Amino acid sequence: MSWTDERVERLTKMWNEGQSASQIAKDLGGVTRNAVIGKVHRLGLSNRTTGEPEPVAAEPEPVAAEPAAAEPSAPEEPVATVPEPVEAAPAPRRQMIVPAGQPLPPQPSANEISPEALETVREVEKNAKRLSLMELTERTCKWPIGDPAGENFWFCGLGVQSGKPYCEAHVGVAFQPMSSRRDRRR
DNA sequence: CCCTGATTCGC
DNA sequence: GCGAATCAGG
Repeated sequence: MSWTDERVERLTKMWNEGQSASQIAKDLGGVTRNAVIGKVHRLGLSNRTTGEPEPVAAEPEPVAAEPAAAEPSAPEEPVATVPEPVEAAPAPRRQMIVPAGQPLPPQPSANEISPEALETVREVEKNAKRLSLMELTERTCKWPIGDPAGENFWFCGLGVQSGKPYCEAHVGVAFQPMSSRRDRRR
């Protein structure tokens, strides 16, 4: 694959939209995220949303002559007066921890969960990996354990069941199809 | 472990 | 110019 105008265009657009290099790579196909990043750099759009001039303070590379002689010049040489305005809000990089509609589960409470499931869950929670929010990925169980308002709060973090947001045990209690539901024939 | 972008350097 | 390998960080 080569960087045709179309592909470069797509790359530029997606990059400016904040897409990650790997996402762009997947979208374009035929390239790896490294290729994308490399191209991004070569194009000079490593960062910035709207072409930020950002004067690269061309350091005139002072001719460090240093003639050792008494230089009668003013002692205060404001050369380092960088027009640094104010560190405005940086890049609005958005990283979705929890991709899409992967609703956090309702804590097992007054739900109709099979006793066995609750049992295994207890077991699982004992050796949960206690991951923090940042450590969650698409492959870690996102089942919350503890009180979100307290300090004793973490996520299960065990390996998930392909695709699902939770580990096997938690999937069991999260997605209770409608088996144990009492027959509508009440 | 999974991911992110940044850099380097042989091709 | 290209991108794999590597680095640095979360």
